[in-house]
Amino acid sequence: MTPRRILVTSALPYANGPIHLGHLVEYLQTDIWVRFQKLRGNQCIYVCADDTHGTAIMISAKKAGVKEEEFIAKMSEEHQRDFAGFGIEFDNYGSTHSEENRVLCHEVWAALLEAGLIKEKDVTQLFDPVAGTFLADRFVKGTCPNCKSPNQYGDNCDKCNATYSPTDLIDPVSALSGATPELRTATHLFVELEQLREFLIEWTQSGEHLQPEVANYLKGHFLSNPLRDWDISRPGPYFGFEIPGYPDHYWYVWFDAPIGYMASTQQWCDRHGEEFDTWWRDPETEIHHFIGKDITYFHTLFWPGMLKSAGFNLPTKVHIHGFLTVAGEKMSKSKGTFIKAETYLKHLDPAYLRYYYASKLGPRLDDLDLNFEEFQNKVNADLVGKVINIASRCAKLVHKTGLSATYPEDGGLFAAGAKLGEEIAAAYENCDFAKATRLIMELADAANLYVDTQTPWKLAKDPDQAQQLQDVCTVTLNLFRQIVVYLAPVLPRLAQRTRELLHAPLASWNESQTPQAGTPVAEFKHLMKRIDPKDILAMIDDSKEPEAKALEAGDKTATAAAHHPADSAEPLLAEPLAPECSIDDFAKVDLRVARVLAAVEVPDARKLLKLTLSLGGEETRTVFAGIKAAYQPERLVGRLVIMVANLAPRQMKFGLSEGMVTAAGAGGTEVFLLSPDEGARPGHRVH
RNA sequence: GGGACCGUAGCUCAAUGGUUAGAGCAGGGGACUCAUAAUCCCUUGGUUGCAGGUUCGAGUCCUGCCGGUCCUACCA
Repeated sequence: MTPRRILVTSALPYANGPIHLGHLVEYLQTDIWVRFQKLRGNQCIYVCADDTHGTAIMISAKKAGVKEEEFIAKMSEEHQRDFAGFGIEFDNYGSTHSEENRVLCHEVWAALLEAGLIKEKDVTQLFDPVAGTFLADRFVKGTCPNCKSPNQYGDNCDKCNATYSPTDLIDPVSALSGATPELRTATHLFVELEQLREFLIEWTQSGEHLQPEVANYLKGHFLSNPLRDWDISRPGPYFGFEIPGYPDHYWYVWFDAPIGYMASTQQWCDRHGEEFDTWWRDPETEIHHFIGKDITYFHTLFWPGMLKSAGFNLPTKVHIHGFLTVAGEKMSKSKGTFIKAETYLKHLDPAYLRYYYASKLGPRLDDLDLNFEEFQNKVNADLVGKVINIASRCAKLVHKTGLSATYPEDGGLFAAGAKLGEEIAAAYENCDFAKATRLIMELADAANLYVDTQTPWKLAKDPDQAQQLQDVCTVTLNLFRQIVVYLAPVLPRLAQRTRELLHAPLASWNESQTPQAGTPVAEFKHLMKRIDPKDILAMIDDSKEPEAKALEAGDKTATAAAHHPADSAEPLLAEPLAPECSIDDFAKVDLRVARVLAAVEVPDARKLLKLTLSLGGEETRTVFAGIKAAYQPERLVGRLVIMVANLAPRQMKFGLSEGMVTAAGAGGTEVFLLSPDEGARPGHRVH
């Protein structure tokens, strides 16, 4: 079979934050797949790059007080260090802020113009005169035009769920500078995707390039109606590439990011004397993108559209995976489950995570849960207890003699393992690593059973049985070697150590098909350590934010830490101070202490709890509060809260709300109700 | 509000429409003692989310509910 030529990419990590365990699902999945392809003898290169453009980078660089170029250079260095730490081996790691990328952006752009896909439209947006930049929706806050709730984001209100344009906000404030934004109109450039509709339907629905659920999703979600024009330009100032012929207009980050795949390939080609066109214009070449489900539509509609229009190869397959949850929930900084790659590596062997993810990754888009108990059990039981144990039981017994000169009779065990190889390979190819590892563990079980029935430890006591002992160990170590070949894409370091132990090349999948004999066996050293649960706990503790740690230390001791807490600046940055107001303004708001008499869930409401509040005596109020995600109703009953007692009643979908309870926090599960100190009684006014 | 996906043992997952729904881990019992408290054997555990339908036959296909995840929102 002639080797395939395969180009593989992972999504470009945004140069705005560190790599964490969520990112690693994708990079490990891709790395395993690439290593598998290489092991099979295919020509395969894995390219990636940092995604460096856009408003968020500008803001972060500003906050850090450095130039964008400096900021992204440091980030790229950290990313590459973390990836290397996990054994993720890129053939080239570039940056979207590279000359190669700029040149390719120009080329694609020219092709889109040529194809008549570009059109201009005026867009009116809020502009921050202090920061000197246009404001994306999430950078504008103000009062909801519908329900008058303050501090709502630019495009929708999480109090009343209304949607609107940021220009409709009452008293809008820039989240960047706190300034009042003004309306400005600028020309934007759009790609008329609708022109590519026929092609996109054919490409997405052919059944070859996408997982079936993704094809369905696109069909139901986008392709059944006219495709909206895609806004691919941003007026300056913007960190990115300027668009030729449009001074002070820049390509939107999602335009140049996927072109970064090509730019990174270009760099690889330059270093290896290869032709770029071999990889992006030769239809014999396969292109495989690995991405998360959140960026599906960029990679399955815009990107193929751009490639098609510019005459490049289309992706052979887009492999889409789900998200990582930790202990069944989204990663959380306060719970210590937002674990950075760097933190993990300080405490644990990367092989553990490579194997654990592999054992749970299927070909579909299901989310993957990291459960620490399972993580420990699985790694210790499968890798150390089953796989490593095979070598550990026999290697010492043949260190002096080496393997038998010819491979002995083994009852067909090795041949059966060799035969299973095709099934394992098919599972890898199909990204069903869970199946691959399951099959491999069957082989490990068979090998351990073989050792049990052959009792080499008994043979070792009888000098007359020396040949028999050597033969049993030769079989066992060959079964081990076969398993290590199959696991090599997942566990390259184990392969490396086994290479030294058995003097086996372990460079090709084919080695799983023929046994090895007559070779020396090195002194046995532990190939992998068991996971110590203490290390997991230390890693979690290390991942907690300082405030959360102080809280956990307990009420009595927390005060000591709380005197000088290392409070992060993040909350204030997320929501800058409101414009100054007078004491009279404040006096208009009548805040009262109230007791929660009843709290019930509202059927059908996603965020609301219905509260009955007492202001003392017979005076009660019904309030709908958006705190369902943060509080269990039964735990609220009886407690005191601070309510806005003179707020105009508001008719909501589920009934009349006669006030508002006060709470701090970002929303969602991050909601913290205010309550008075001991002694306050319902009806007391807050001054 | 719309859409996509998911729901199988305590947990993680299998099962081309075809025997009595299977593995691993965890739990219980035993064996072994070479091996990193590893391994091997036996074993407990299920109304396949619920209700209908199609079929000789449904975990699997269809419809409707319920629950979860994600994507989107004067769109789909």
